[in-house]
Amino acid sequence: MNTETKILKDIATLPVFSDLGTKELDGLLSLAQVRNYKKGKTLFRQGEEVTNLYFVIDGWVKVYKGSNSGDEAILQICGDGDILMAPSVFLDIPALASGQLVQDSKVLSLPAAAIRKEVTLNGKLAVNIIHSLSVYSQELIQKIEHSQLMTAAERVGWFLLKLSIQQSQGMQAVIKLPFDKSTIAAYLDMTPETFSRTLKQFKAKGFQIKSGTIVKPMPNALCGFCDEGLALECAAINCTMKTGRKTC
Amino acid sequence: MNTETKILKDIATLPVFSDLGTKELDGLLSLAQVRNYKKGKTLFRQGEEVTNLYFVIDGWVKVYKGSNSGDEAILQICGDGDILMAPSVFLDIPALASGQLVQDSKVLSLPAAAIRKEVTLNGKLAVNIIHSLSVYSQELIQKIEHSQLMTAAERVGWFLLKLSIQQSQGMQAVIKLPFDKSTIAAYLDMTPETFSRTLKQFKAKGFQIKSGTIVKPMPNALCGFCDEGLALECAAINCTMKTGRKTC
DNA sequence: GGTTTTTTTTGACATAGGTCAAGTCCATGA
DNA sequence: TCATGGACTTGACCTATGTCAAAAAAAACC
Repeated sequence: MNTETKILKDIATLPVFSDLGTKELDGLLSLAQVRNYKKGKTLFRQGEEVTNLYFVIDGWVKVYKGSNSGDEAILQICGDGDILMAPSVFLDIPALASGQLVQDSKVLSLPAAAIRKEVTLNGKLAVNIIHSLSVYSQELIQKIEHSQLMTAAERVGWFLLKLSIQQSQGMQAVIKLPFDKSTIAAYLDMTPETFSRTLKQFKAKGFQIKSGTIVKPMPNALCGFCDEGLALECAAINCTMKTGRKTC
Repeated sequence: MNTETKILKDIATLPVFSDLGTKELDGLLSLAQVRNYKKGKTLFRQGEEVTNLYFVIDGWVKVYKGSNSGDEAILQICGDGDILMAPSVFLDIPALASGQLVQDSKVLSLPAAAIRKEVTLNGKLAVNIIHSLSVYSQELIQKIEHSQLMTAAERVGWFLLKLSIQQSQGMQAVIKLPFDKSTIAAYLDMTPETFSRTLKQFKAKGFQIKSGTIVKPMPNALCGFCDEGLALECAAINCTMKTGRKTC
């Protein structure tokens, strides 16, 4: 099996494509294009017509909105398996946000018109898309909640916990920051300065921070930052630690 | 035609139900229940099982998440025609947020299980739901953008402009606040004090503010707060005013 | 390997908006 | 009509986080 075929096979396991007929899936994926892009590459720009639905195969893509004054609000940073631009594709409207790689990444593109059409023909695909959009909405809700209810330190702690869960099946102590600190800071709605000072607070609590790597003093050191959204993932890896605030 | 029948007929014109077969629509709506509730009534609570999909027929319902420290983040305030709880219903998970009326309102409930089932059977309904979720995502994105990129005064200006557009087909000068100022403040992610002080700034610019009514000094006084999201609605009412920042 | 460039950290300082505590206004209801 | 309680406003003050500038550390490049 060549690499291209293997990748398409992996893609077929994504939730959006699950339980589709083989024929329909092959039809869709025959229109798909998989490409590698360099960090910094802009995939699409706010206001432009949306020609593709994108899937991150491997890497990280930030989705953000710029303001007239040059600031930007990062809506999400999509990782492996994430879908980009779904709302714009299905409403057939210009891109609501811009998308730019924050790491070298492998990205799949699917023509917007094709997927719009297929959704009207294939009920199972439509249901899968409803699920994806629902999950996406959940993430946006979480982001609103975080930016309104949590302090900078809480947002950083939550983010580190999320990384920690993603990166280890058993809550190991080492966390690797997947992209620039300034990008993380922007994602967490704070300046790089604030992010840096916040990490210093973690250092004071026993965390070791060296360049892009962070080592927790104890495996459960971040459990105090667990929330509703992460609880499921915590449970999935049999993380039974408790915290003052919540069961993690 | 009695009142109940008339309401159901209105409901049938909602985007989510458009272009459904009469039979399917009647089947769904036969399970629907329309009720009037008083301001302050809690429709559903964060963490509880979701038994219904709700539609606001007439009134206002705030959807919010509470924090452990008692603060709350308002995700949206749903008005006429808006759908509540869609992500939780379609993922079949506990409510992500709580819902409470901020004005006496008429609300339609549709059993969650029924709509989940119908979506798998009726492709057109599924596509409509995809649209609704996409629009919902857009609104959440806008909220994130606002809370990160705009000052308190800008958020208030934007909100007043939105009300102004909703309330007049031709940009009249009078704006009526549809619910408590403290609720508006929370929705705009600020304290009642800040909201009050911000309104005072508007007063200084010629706005007349008396209890829950605001009168603009000029019909286009708020156009500087127009953004991408409102531009469409502005255009729809033939608002051709220009601002320093954007065409409204 | 050393030099340049970019990213991150640190310090000093500024400020938007929050907090707390009185007031004042207004709606409701007797 | 007045009394009462809740909603709103105002003032004084506070604090988390932003801003700006410079140093330090990493990363990229020759």
